[in-house]
Amino acid sequence: MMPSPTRNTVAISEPDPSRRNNLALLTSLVHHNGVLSRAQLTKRTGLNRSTVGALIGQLVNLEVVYEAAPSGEAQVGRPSPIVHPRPSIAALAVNPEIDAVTIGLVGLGGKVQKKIRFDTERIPTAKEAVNIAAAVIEGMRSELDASYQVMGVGIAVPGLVNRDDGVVRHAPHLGWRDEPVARMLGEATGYPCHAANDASLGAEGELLFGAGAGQKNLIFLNGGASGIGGGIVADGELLRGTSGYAGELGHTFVRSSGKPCHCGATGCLETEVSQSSLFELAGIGGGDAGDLEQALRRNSSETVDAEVARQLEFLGIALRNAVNIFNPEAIVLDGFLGVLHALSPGKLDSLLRSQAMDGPADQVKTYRAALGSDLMMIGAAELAFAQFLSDPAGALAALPMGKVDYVR
Amino acid sequence: MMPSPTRNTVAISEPDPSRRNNLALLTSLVHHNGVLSRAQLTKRTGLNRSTVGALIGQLVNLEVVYEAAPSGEAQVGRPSPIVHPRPSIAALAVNPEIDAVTIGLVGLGGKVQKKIRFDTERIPTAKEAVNIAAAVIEGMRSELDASYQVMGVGIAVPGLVNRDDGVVRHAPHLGWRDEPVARMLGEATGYPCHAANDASLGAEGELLFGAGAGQKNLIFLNGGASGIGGGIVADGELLRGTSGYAGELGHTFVRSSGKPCHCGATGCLETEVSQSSLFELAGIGGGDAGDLEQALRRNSSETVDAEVARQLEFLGIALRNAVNIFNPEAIVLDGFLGVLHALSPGKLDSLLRSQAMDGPADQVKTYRAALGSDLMMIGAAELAFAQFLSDPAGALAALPMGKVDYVR
DNA sequence: AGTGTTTGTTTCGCTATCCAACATATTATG
DNA sequence: CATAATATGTTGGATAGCGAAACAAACACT
Repeated sequence: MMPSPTRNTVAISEPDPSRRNNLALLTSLVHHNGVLSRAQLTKRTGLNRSTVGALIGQLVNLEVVYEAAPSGEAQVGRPSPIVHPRPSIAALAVNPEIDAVTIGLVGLGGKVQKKIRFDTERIPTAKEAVNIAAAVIEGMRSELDASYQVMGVGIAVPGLVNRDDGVVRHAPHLGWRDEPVARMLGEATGYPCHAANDASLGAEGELLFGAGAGQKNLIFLNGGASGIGGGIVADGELLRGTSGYAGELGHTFVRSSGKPCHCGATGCLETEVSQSSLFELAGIGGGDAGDLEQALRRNSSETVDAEVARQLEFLGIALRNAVNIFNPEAIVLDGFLGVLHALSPGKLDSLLRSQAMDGPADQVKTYRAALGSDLMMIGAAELAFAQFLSDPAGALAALPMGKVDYVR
Repeated sequence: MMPSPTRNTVAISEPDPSRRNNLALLTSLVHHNGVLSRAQLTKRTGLNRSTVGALIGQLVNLEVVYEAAPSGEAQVGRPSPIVHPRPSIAALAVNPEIDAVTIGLVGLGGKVQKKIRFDTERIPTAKEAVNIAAAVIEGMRSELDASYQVMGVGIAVPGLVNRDDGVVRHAPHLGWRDEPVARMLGEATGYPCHAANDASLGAEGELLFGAGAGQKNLIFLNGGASGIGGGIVADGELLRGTSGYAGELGHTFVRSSGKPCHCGATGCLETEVSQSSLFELAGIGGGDAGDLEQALRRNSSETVDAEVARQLEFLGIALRNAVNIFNPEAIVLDGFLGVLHALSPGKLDSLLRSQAMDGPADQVKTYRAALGSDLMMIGAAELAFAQFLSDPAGALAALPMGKVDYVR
């Protein structure tokens, strides 16, 4: 037998890292900005016209994007074709909560194509949540196989999640501990699965597609039935920390001799500021942030105002800390924290101006989250898109024989 | 007149960004790790043997590094030459404080070559500090010109500094407001000058050369006469924020109805934890952290222990917040905070284990700063090295005719 | 209709990398 | 002490990817 003179490793030819980077750059730009002309892309990337042409050509071949006729906008010079992301490149999103598991399908470009909320009678266990998600995904299977290229599944969990291995370290409100949800759902569905903290993903979602679009430094706070979650984007990158647990702003110290928190400390923001008392004052048993806001505006009273003011006071303390530490451009509030902000507009901003330091607080603005109930889907999908966005060609080539129309 | 057919822009030929990146990568590795063999460099960079060979060759030509005989360590195979940073590539460091201005010269590799402390009778104004620094630098001029390639000057200021334009927004303890120190010193010396917050630079220094070496997520806190400064490194990058004001951990809220702070808020860490009461209890009027520690150990008493415990308690609150938010691997304490930590070893760690959340606090360890009085010099120099490290060849070519031994 | 402007397209050359073969310096082995 | 094994520096050639320039196309303006 003749030994092959030179061993042909893995792929036919790995692309240069430079090419990979540029493809990734273009793909991310199109994904996050939605619609850009080729001329705009050359300006944004700083690459040469001809290079962008070649790169876009490759992305068109890979069916990542398509070019459409120039927009009608009157401009001197030859019109530049518009580059659109193909929503058939998609990611699945899963968000377990205490009363439901929501499954979504999000296309490249960040549009939610499909969202299925599965209400549960009881708080789902990790196993139940995975089973529900797997079943719903199985139901969509034929459609997915026929019309989409699914890049993976992202799971947004309200709790501490180790992003590297997808293990839920502790989700107090779900009662989960050390659950390897990413592996579990991966085995159940066959898709690559990743998990992360819900608020961190929310921060990324609002940064890319919502109230924080175009910014670089953002603090996101979500208030829900299961407490207050936080996510922080610094210099365009989500803060992850050593194990991916970063961002727990809900457990900022805001009160001496405050109540004990389930986290083991006392005086946490989450124990002083919660939506249950607001629901009581509003006179409704439950509902979403919109319901709460309406009810509170209807039942306006001194008691309500006082409670809103009290909660904003504590929120202000946590936020001034965060502003001093991060010097952000934007603070984005979701859930009942967004309601608090909306009920007393300007209050938080004036608290920050008076209490935070001059420099760090200069430029900060407070926003209400813009993506509503789509946020978790978009954020979780971003997690699943991550690998694809960092190497589009490679990720598609590694796809389990989706549509391979070339001879090997 | 004949118009030149093709306009020759700037440099003779700009190198490919890829080459620039690789040169920068190698230079940073050698600078931060000090001594590495060529074989180690190929492994660390992932580049090809021959490529690293060519790159090192260029760096040797540029006199950025030199190769020395292989270390005596017995290894199978051909020995690999050791690559050393040339300390003649240097940066100047300036650190104004309330009672002195310190000027230093730091070589590539992070070794402090020279340090001159200029004591002042009064708190220096910005103008005075700049004059002092300029005069001292002028004194070293001939030596600098003869034996060094100075890449610039870094100024470490205890206060809010806009890193982009080098303007000190507010340095409360120095009494400075809106002082463009970088521009001022730049005009006085002719060197490119940059300024940043002292604690941020301290964080970078300890990360690269001190107690946090090799880590990716680190919180640095320095306690001095002018309060408590903080710097945060997340994912290997110093947190800067929108304007470079990030890191103000000294103004973390730690106490309800606490004393008012000069920053405008109440209950800040800096008002509850300060070194003045410790100096009183120690029975000495002043001195550095070492003096304080010795005196406190000599004068040990219940009163001292109680005060140390009280201060650690508040420090613990600020740190648990920070740990919950950042999920760091290391906390590095300098100045009197390092003394507090050393006097009651394990106290902070146990506070963190009990009060911070399980996940984020898992891996965190508390250290005392390792670089002592060199820290500010090293950190500030790093600021001045930054541009050189990101484009060694370009920075040297742009140097004002240092040693140009080729014909143009 | 002509002119100027902007942008896509094509061709070509250059740069930086990787690969493979060879050379070299050391330890291990008999 | 000689030979083998191993790791690494060195050299020459091949390739990929980008930028520059010249050309072509499509628009607005007059």
